[in-house]
Amino acid sequence: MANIRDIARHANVSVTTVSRVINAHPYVSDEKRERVQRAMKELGYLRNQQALTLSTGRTQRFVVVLPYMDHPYYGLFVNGLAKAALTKDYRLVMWQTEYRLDQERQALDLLKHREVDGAIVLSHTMTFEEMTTYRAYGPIAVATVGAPETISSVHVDHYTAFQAGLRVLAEAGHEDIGIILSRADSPSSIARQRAYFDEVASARERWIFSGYLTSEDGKQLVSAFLSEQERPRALFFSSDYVALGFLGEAARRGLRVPYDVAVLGFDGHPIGQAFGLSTMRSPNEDIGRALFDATFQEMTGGPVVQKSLTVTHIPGMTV
Amino acid sequence: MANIRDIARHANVSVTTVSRVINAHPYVSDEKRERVQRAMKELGYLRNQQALTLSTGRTQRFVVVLPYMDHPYYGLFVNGLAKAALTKDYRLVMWQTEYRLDQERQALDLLKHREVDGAIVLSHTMTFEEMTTYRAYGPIAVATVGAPETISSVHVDHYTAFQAGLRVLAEAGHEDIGIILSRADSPSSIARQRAYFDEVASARERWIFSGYLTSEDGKQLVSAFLSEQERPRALFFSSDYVALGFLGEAARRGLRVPYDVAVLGFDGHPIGQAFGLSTMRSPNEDIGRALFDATFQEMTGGPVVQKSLTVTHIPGMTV
DNA sequence: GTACAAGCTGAAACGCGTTTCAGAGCAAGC
DNA sequence: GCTTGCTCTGAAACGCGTTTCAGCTTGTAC
Repeated sequence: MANIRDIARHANVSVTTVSRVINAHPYVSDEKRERVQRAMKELGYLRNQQALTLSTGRTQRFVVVLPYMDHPYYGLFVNGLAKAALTKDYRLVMWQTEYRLDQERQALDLLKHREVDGAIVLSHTMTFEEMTTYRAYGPIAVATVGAPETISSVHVDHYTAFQAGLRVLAEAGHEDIGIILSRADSPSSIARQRAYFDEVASARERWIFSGYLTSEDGKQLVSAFLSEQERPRALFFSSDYVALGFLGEAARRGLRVPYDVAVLGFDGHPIGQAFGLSTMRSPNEDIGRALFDATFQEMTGGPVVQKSLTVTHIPGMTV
Repeated sequence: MANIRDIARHANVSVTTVSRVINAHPYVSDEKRERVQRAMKELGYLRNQQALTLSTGRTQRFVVVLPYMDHPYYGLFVNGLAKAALTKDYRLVMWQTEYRLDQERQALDLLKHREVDGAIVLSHTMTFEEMTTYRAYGPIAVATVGAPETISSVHVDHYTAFQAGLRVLAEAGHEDIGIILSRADSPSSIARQRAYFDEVASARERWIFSGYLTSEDGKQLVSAFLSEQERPRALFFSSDYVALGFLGEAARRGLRVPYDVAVLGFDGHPIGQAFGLSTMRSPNEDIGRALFDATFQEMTGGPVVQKSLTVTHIPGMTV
């Protein structure tokens, strides 16, 4: 627990000199540098990160705000973030919100209290208007569309992405298409619904299945689907996990994919491949990486960045 | 950016009094308390967490060390950790190691530099001997077996757990059993191999498939399996994800489960259910919660805890 | 011989909240 | 009347690394 002053005393130099040695400042004579280094070794000096943080005002930490840490949908984002953070010697404080507004606020309060240098928000229920009030306390980057110009954003445009997916289904000859959403009122779900009505002639409210978030939900969907009078011939999911849950249960119930119903996933999680799931791959790892970089750069005076990435179709056997 | 001294000046009291108001200390007259509160409101005071941290010596943070943040196997652990952390107003700093020793060391160095109050290690390649050298800097809790008595541990005993799984297969009439491991030399894999040789009469080296970590690996395994001359009639996996990857590909290649080969998973991830996967459920969320509690309690002077939890069989259609 | 730059050094201030300690005022107990 | 104890208050020290600024020495340029 020796501190910098102990070292200074032991080496018979000033604390400034010790600090200079630690930070490899050139203006230290070889002799004193050596004395300091010896003292540090002898006393087992370890720099106190808390003091450093208070002194410099930089925490080397970002908070990552996301609804569920164990939802595989966020896995690739987080992976990209983690990799980027490592290269810049940054730490990630994970904050699980479960879509609760108070939790989102608590997470962004870390910014206010200087507990983190910036915030990366993967999904949120908070309005951008409210989010903007936190902007004065540090950079914020989101993975969603519609951010105001003060907030960095790297995302896929879910309207275009969904449009692309619907066209894949159309090209495969499907006209009667249903869509599966997570929360109906999230910005991305709203964009998806718009794309659905714009793109699909036979689109109808009854074929929008919303509230499906997990693979378990996907399993349940089979019953909901089978109980429909008029069924769509193809389903476009907004998560591979939900799609897989559906596939598994469908097989058990004798529903043949893609003959009875085609299935198109969304996100491109590796496990989809094992089951031959057709999907629209979203470059989530790239997004994670770019979100980190945006936040980092903005912190060092860089501009707000807003980037929109595109999805690509990964063919499988379910369409 | 007003600080406590600005408030004191504004309210015409000492900084001590301001601090007392902030911390709800009783010995403050109503009049001064009000003056201070008014000053805080007027100047928009926000407590600086960094200063608090330096002053109290407590960071309110634990580092969570795990190989891959996006590997679903760790999802439930992390979920349990996050929930417990929330109740104690603690933050989790996630550290992804990719099983690299230098990364594990860097993570535990946070402890040395007082950047976190404790460490929770979900998986590690570091020896317990080395880990013990970090113990002086704060509490450590691991999710693995074999920890020395200075290190808290909440885990499933993989020997017993694997034994239980092998008996499930035996009871279903399987004699020729193969096992699938992640890294062959990890402590849990070693325990699993021991259980395998102890429990299965026809056990053989060739039927130990190791190096299978992801669903993609599980998919690959089908080829490896099919190219065996003498094939086992049942496979016991050590991860549901790998098992699912196998199931998906097996179906595509016309390998019928469980007629041609039975499949038993391990961990109990929800998505397994959708595919009717038989599995041994590991109480990972409970473990996460308990690991947090152990670390927290130890920090406040509590004892080291070592707990072993058991797995339960979840029947499915693949055995 | 003078000026200016570069190398080296350390005292003091800074970031900011908490805690200790000393002291004043006042009421209750004997 | 005196002791004891509680309420209230603030100065100063503490946690600890960085940065600014002033000052000294030595070297180089003209």
